[in-house]
Amino acid sequence: MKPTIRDVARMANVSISTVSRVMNAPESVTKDKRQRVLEAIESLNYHPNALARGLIFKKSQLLGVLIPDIRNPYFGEIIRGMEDAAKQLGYNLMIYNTDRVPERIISYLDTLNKQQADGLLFVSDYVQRQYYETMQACGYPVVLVSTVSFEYELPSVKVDEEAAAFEAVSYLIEQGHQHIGLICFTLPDPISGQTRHDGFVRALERNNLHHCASYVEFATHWFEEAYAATSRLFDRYPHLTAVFACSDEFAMGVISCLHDRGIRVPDQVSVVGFDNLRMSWMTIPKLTTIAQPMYAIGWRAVEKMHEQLEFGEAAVLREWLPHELIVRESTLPMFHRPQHRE
Amino acid sequence: MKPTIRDVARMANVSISTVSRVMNAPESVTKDKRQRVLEAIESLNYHPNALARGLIFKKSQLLGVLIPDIRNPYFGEIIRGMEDAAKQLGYNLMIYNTDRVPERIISYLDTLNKQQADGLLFVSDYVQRQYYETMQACGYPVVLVSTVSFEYELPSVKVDEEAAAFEAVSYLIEQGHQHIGLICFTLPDPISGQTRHDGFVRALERNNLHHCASYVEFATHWFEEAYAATSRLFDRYPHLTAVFACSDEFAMGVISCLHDRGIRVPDQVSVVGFDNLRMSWMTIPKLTTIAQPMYAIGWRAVEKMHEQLEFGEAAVLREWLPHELIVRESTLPMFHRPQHRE
DNA sequence: AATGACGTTGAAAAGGTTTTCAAAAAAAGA
DNA sequence: TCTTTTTTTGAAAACCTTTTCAACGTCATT
Repeated sequence: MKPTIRDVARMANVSISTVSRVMNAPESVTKDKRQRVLEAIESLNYHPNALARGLIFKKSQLLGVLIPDIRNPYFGEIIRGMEDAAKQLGYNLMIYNTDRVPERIISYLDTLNKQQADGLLFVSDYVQRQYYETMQACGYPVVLVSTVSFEYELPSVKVDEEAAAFEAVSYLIEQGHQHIGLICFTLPDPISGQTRHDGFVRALERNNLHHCASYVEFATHWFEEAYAATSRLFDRYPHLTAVFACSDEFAMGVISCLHDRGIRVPDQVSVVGFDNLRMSWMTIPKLTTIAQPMYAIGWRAVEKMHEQLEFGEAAVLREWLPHELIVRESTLPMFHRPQHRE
Repeated sequence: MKPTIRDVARMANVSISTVSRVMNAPESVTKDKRQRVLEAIESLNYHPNALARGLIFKKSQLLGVLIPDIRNPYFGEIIRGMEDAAKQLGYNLMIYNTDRVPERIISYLDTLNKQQADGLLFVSDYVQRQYYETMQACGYPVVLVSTVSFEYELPSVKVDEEAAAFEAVSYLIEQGHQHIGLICFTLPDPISGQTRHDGFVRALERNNLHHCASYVEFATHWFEEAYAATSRLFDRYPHLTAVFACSDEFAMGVISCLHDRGIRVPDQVSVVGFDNLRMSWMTIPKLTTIAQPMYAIGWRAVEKMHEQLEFGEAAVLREWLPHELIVRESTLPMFHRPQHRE
């Protein structure tokens, strides 16, 4: 049976109030008693019951994290940033996988409510009306992570994906590519699908490459789908010399498909990814990609939650963290490509 | 302000006991009252406070997970299995990254105690004396995940790594390889380092290939280290025709290093990995590897925890889940290798 | 009509902590 | 030495549930 504050009090021969004070306001207790209490705590290996404290303070120090799927390394990086910040600020992270399934999400939203979570970190999913209403009803503060809402006033931390996509495609164009394809998240996804598509189109238009606008195929999240999408893309447009893939996993799907078709990357086709997963520099060739500061996104999200919890609201509502184009081996300028090499 | 059971009672015009009964033993309440209570619950969006319930039942429904680093996709898979099982059994997972640093581990062990976690899932690290003692002192049940202890009687779920390594190396030998190297976790790691090394050596001895026993280099966890280790290995033994890498990440380091040295995989050197991460079939070439059932390991671990919580102890103490050799493209039989191809 | 059995209900205690308030002890002042 | 002020202390209430126990009302049996 776990020792309680009563056990400590009895052993130190003081009241429980005194024990509580020793832990929360040590100066208000005389030295000798404090000493006795400390010894008792030590020898009983006493730890105050967080449930009981939570009941009083109406704070559980628990933060709920709703994430599509922890198996995606992208989320692993974010979670790590969150957890390090959480440790520092005294929170604990409860992780839930949603697969972006509405029923799961609603169910977890209620779970958090029951568990008295102090706040919700909602990662990488579009905030539907129903979600928002449930969040409101539950009353805990929310931080949107790697997603954003313009319908609702929810604090968020993410990268400007439109700009990032624009930069990636612009880079390809600068390198002399005139026939650029896109392997895109499906457009119903307004956060990562639509925005990256927008950036792609804007870069095209800025450079009078309107003809590329139809060089697009869609996939949802997975390598296999990107592989299949690439297959469709090159069936239709075999003359493409570059592909912008909306994630590093997509990029690997692209490269894998191209490899199977006997097309060399980057000699014949350049590929740019998105995310800069650890894995992106383990591949052959190493991926040129848009780096997102995943760790920092997670860290900032927890800080932002802390701001809300401490001051009632976040200092900045929608926060944009910088991205960065990282050039590695999967891209080549048109004018440097080996000619007719077989 | 969150509604409490009192608010519900007031609205339904009954006592709080009745409300409680409606939730925990509905049949014991007359239909009309039950109806009124249910309506009140609904309209207030009332959820019972888990902190208060936890205080009474001495159960928080919280499980602590101590994991080296969630960024490692291997752990992502395990966590997902855990979380799905947790959802089904009514638990919530609190995740903590240890980096295998003793101070962090001890600190988290105490945190769990404070948070009243119902149990600890200790993932993939050696159980040191000090850890065990702290666990005992805290008094929560423990399940070892992808690790095991022979000093202490702690339930565990994992794969037989010695046998798995034996199988991987035996396969290489069957394929006609006579000069096989090993990129191994450092030996101070008794769980994944020593055992896989043992399996390697046993396969060698069984086949009279003792001369290979010195074809070993060590690395700790990361791609870069595996890359460097491979470099050292081939500096010393350029005649190797196969390498067994102790993880898929290692295997990618091996392949990357070999690639940079102009050595083709699998044409000139075969490589076998370990784990079967999702990533292992996204690479070029796709990895031949020992598959661990990560998802199942996580799932079983939570079930095992549940057994302990419900029945006082786990049905089976040390549980071994099956591994499987998956042959893909990174290995080739000696007699099929393209000769003198340049 | 009276008794007993049973089902339904509410008051109160318990769970482990913090905090308010009043009492006791110590220190300061006269 | 006796008051007054200040510091230190403990009892009790509060946080939100569940559960025991006793009381009440209903119904059936005699």
